[in-house]
Amino acid sequence: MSSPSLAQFALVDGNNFYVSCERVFRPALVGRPVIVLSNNDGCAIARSNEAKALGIKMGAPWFQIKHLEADANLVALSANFELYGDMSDRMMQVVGRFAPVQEIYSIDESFLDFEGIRDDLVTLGKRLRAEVLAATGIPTCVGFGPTKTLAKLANHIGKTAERKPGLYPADLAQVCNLGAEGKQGTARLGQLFRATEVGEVWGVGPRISAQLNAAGVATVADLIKLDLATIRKRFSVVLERTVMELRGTRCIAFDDEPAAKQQIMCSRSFGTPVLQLDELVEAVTVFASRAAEKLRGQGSATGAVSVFIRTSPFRKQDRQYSQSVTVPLRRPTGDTHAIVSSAVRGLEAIYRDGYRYAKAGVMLLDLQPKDLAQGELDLVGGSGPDGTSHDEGRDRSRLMSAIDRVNQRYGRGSLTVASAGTEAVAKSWTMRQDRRTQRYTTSWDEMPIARA
DNA sequence: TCTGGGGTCCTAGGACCC
DNA sequence: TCTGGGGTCCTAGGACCC
Repeated sequence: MSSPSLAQFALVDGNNFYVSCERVFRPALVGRPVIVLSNNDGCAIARSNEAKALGIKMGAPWFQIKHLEADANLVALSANFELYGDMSDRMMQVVGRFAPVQEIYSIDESFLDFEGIRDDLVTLGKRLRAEVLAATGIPTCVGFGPTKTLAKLANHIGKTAERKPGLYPADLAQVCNLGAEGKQGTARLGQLFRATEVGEVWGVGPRISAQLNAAGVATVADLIKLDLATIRKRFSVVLERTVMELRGTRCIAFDDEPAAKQQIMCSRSFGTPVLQLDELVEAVTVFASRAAEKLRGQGSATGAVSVFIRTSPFRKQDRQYSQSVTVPLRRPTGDTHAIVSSAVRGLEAIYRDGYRYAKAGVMLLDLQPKDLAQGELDLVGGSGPDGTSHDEGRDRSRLMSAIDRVNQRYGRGSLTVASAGTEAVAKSWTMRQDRRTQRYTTSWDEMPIARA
């Protein structure tokens, strides 16, 4: 451990977040094995502790575990991202009140920086948990450490101590401060490190984990003993940084103002295979429109549109095809029409007859601030390179803002470009969501009703 | 029949230049 | 028979995250 005076970071995250969101509005699910499924009800992306205890793995295909519905009282729900996003906003607000700065790292996790805070951190962490629970109904765990990687590890220990009694000391459940463990001498810290497999460390995935194991490195205690230069040579600078962080040296900066995204993607697997070009055009139009909305949402313009289509790699009996193409734009734009038409042109170039397409997507690349894109000089009599006058350009930009406002107010897809197809026609490519719960917090029609 | 979606960073290798 | 070397930029692919 490094100097004991080093301020601490915290990582706060919602336990089994999506499942917990569902349980807030359906308390009968508490205590039961519950999972939330990915889009298309494809595989498990969140699991309650009871579901984990049944042996359901992250990403387990639904059709392989479906029998547990009958055999083990399992409840499976379609993902309700509108609900989770809104619950996340509420949770983040409460968490953010506990420290001067907060970095929202994912939908259910944020880092806090406790620089300059003298309070006892474990006490603070317990109060934080209680307030989040009272305000949102979401149970959380809090991990403290002098580096982000150690805060993540502390959080993992907190969660695991609660879920699997015996592996870690019970007093570390829910709120765990590895900084304090370090100060009390290395004995208990070493014990924690010996009890933790390398694969649990933030930044060590399945590949590296397997390679480390093969080299006889099984636990965090083994990992931090390795020589840094050797790690860099045999693995990567990424793993080297991770090991330094585990030893207490900060390598990963705290980032409370996330930068604009460098690329924006919208892609979906289809509900059923798609064979015809015109259906793919419809899907790609919707994906490109959605990507364009996200683009304008962060105030960017895109310089290139990439589109891809592919068959299902899981269907070994099918002929496989996977192709993508990047279409550069004549000038950076945030205009839905320009983005859609480029995506469709790209699609037409890579489409091949006779395949069962399972997925398509649109990616926006070469992003830059919108203002930069508008700063083009008008030297040739009021007409841009694509033939639109600058007045027209302004009009289109206002049209885009208007479309975004309407869709924000009345729901996604209220206003679309014509090739997106109409709602009335059943589309084979739209995703299946047979088990979605209500949008309790974001749709007037779906609010929970309290009965006397 | 049925296997998610959306990101980041790093590295290696090729193209190109002088 | 000889067949440079070093720099930069770009892209594809791999690894990771949630």
